[in-house]
Amino acid sequence: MITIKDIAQISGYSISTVSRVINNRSDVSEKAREKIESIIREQNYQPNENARMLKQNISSDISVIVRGSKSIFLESILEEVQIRMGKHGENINVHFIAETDDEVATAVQVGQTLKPKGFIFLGGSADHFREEFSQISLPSVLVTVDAADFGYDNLSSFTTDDEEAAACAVNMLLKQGHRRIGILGGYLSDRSGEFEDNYRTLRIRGAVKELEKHGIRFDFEKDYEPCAFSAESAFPAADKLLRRSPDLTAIFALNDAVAVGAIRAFRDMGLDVPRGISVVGFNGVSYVRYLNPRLATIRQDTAKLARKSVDDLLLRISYGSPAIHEKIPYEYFGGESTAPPSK
Amino acid sequence: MITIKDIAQISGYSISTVSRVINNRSDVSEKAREKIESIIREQNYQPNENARMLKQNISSDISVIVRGSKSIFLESILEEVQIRMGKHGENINVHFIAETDDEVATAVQVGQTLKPKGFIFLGGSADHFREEFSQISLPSVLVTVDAADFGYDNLSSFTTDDEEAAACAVNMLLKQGHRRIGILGGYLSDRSGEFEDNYRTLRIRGAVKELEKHGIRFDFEKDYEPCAFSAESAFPAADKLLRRSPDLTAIFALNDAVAVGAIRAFRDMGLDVPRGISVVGFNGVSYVRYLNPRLATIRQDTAKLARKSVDDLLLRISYGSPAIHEKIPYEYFGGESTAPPSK
DNA sequence: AACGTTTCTGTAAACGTTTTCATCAAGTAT
DNA sequence: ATACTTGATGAAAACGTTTACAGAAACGTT
Repeated sequence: MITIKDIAQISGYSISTVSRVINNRSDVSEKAREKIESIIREQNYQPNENARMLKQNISSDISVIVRGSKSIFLESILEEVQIRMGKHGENINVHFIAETDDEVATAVQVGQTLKPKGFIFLGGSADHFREEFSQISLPSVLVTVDAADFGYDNLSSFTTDDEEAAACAVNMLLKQGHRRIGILGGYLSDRSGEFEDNYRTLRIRGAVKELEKHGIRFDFEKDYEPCAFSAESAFPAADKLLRRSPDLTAIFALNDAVAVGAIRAFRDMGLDVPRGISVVGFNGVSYVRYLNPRLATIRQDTAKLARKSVDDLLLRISYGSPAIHEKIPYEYFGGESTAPPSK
Repeated sequence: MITIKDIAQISGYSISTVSRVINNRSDVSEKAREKIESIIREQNYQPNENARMLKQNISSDISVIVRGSKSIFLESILEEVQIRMGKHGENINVHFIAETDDEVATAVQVGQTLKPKGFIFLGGSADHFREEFSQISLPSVLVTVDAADFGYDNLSSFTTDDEEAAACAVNMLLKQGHRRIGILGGYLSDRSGEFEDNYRTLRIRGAVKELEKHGIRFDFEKDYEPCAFSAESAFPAADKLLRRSPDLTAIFALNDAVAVGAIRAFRDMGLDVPRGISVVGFNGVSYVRYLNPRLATIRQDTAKLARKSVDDLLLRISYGSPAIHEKIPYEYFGGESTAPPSK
């Protein structure tokens, strides 16, 4: 194995000078720099990461903490994050934790062992963050939950305005004349009676508010049915919801997988979509426009979300730029899964 | 920060003895071990990974190299790998590389900088491996490509028998009476005229062989159309294929996303699936049974594939067990997207 | 000519481990 | 008693870097 020592020997300079070249220090003569650089290239020398990290007491990794997972939405953000980090030559390590785990506690622990230079939180919940994030001093990005008013200057956040987007989706249904609209997906927390997860809360809140704005009071008991964010879970839930409230003419599904499961359930009940009932999804995963019927949904730009998050984090790591909070735009994608109510 | 030195001081033992305890060496007295262990716990001491790695000249990471990506199939395997590694307390770093890159070359480079203790290759191609894998001496697993006859004793492989599974899918179509069957997806390599990617080759080969077994000669010029493994890419390709060969009564799509895109394209041409044309997919991603029509497909157990791969790699890293090559079973999932031909 | 700057370079300590080797005590066989 | 083995322990070197500090050389200023 070839080390800094070898480079020093070959070049005739000392180890420190070589180190200075490696780290792009300014106090090296042009002559030395050029010579050493050429030798490094020609010997294909790679500084030993472990030694650097040991000395500097940080790793060069970035830790990504994914909470909940198993949703195409998060997966696709994660993939973008990984790709983009790779492009920057950064290494990331990913930690999946269960829906019920505390991501901040995990981060503290990871920070202790792995000493990453930053964190990206995917699919976190506002609950944990607000209180406990103060334990983390590294540059971090919270993707999916708005942390603008948390008051931490080392925490950026990138989100779509779920509340507004949900309102938009419901508004489209209202415009078509629907008045009996059900909501499907997410779940209520055991403890607080609040919605467990921030962006679920937001979507539901946005939808309910929009309904109220149009003089419709939403009856959670009757017209809401919780389920996990998958087609499998939505399938029975959709069935249950419609049997309880057969007069619903439209369903707002909290994500696309839920919409897919719901549509299947309705068809199995002998109900055509959209003629029998309208369905609108959320998230715009890539295949929705090829489904039958094409699913109406809110499209979020996951690539952009990921890109902004990564770029912001790296910038803040390198230059200590201040944390920012940004909303990524969404758009309503009109499909064929909605139509004016027939009942 | 609390170090091994501190533990030594507190316990009254020397650094070496503490190190021995940490590494579970046998030459430590029970008394010393217990005392030191209790102090480690109570001080919540975590050995510095960087120092260990520096000394031992390896990292504790495992590198996963994903080639091609962007397919739900690989994504779902990757996710399983990540989860399972996490459960074992292992750290992984993931490297995405382009379809056209050489994964072995990447691995060599990664090995030099990151010094992982093992590799997992996802979505690799047989071409590169057979020749160049000898450069890699670390325990490795090749997922998706069968390496049984490559002759490397540090390379395990886990695959589904794509060739057999494809034959099975096509056989189902044949049984229903189809004789004019098209194939959609994958692409031919520029250089060799061979199929670039091993498992694409296998699927196509399996399909073609099955046809020939029934006395049908497959005309690549007319009845095959290449495309990437996404609905977006399959949509125009399916259209093109059917316009060129309008007498096809069934399509074997090389994966489910391709099938989804194809079905959409056929419907847009005014052709009902399955009454106008049958479509069978491959891979069995989770939502296919909720699509309309439910997609007939080959279901592969990605969770099992990932689990076996991870377990095998860890076993081999720890105990130097010999490399193995295993086929994960598949099953045909009959949907509603096929029917006897009407023409 | 003496001094102060600036620019470049080298020496050596330090980072937190693992591991080789030596030491010492205690036990066992002569 | 003596020699040999065994088991437990510690001292110190080593892993490949970074960096504080000191020194040397080159130059400009008085």
